Amino acid sequence: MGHSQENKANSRAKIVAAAAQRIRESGLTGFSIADVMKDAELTHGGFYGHFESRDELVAAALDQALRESKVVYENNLQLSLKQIVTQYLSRAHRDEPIGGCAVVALGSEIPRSDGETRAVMDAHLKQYFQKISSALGGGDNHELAIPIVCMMNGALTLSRLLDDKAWSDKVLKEARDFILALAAEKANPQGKPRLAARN
Amino acid sequence: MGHSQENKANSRAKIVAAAAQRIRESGLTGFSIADVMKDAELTHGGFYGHFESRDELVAAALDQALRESKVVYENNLQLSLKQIVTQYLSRAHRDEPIGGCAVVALGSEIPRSDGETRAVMDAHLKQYFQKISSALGGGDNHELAIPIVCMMNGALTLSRLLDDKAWSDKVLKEARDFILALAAEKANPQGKPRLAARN
DNA sequence: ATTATCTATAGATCTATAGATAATGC
DNA sequence: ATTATCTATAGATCTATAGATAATGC
Repeated sequence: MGHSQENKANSRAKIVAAAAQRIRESGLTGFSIADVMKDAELTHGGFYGHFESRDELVAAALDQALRESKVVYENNLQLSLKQIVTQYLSRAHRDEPIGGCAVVALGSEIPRSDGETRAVMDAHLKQYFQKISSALGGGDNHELAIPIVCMMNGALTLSRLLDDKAWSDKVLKEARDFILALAAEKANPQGKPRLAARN
Repeated sequence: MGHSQENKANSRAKIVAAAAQRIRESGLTGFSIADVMKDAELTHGGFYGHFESRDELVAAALDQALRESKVVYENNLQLSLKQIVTQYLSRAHRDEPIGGCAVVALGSEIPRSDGETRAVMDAHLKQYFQKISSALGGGDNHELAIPIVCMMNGALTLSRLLDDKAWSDKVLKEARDFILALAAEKANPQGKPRLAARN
């Protein structure tokens, strides 16, 4: 008890990091402030020295979680579309939501959250579209980036909704194969076979 | 007060119908039993004459919500893929989650819910894949149905996550255009232009 | 003296239950 | 007599606050 200002910044970072995990594990409402403070090794009451309200923490935690995903891809700047898709649509990612994509972990809850939280998501999402666009060597109209990002989001979401592992694995595989075939067709427009010839 | 057995079945149906709306509006945890009973024009305490627990209601409500979507498509059995996609990826659907697709409204929450609720989702999802497969005239391997269902789910989810309406509209449009171009290519394999030639 | 954190708790909410009430159906 | 529903509440939980405590920094 009794602590320096430097410690305070550190404490705040620990609280946000703990919450960034909790929201992906338990959703926006599935944990209490006491839970997060315990994770951060602080006491419940200390929370309000760092945040004005629970909502303010949730917005900060979402921002943190979305930044974490971005760092993964930026630290490996040379990552090809193939590598991104293979990691994103893997069983490991499906089975480990805590360190994974917050857009999928919270996609259906965020629209019901407060304005600050929604604004954080909005800003990050636009950046993701830009990133995939440039990974595709595309320009600014995102005609291909948007459908691919949608398919990646939907495939991971649906794979987590299917208790039946055989089906869940199949969803990941078919979405991966489709996106990679699409990229191959773009690279070599004269080649065969055509995407739409799939069953 | 004091009521017939016929009324009881009716009351249960009203409770489930109210909950089927509430879960899509407020999520699995964003309402109380008292809220639902008020919607159903009954009192809070009467709830436990119909269900053993809140979780049991949630499972029944999800089943009801998923059945409702199914009825929409089955009542219009002649609905083409184009019609399905156009309705599903519309601004009207994006802006009205209450009567809309429960998979999108609850996609990120269900994996954290109890076993019975997850089983209800699993069973319905498999049926959806089958349905889209046959609408595509495909067989049983779902190579095309799965990517399309994923893209539809992701596009509606992301359109609801984008506060910026211009971007949100764009996501709906690009996903629609992509799926329809894919269907057109499948119908006429020799035609131009190729999907992958998009930017 | 200031301040970061701690202990303790008020006030609001929510699930589930207990016992009362009034219409149904033998 | 049975039963569907109602009223009232116990017990658990959660957010936010009030006041105490102990290390920091002038």
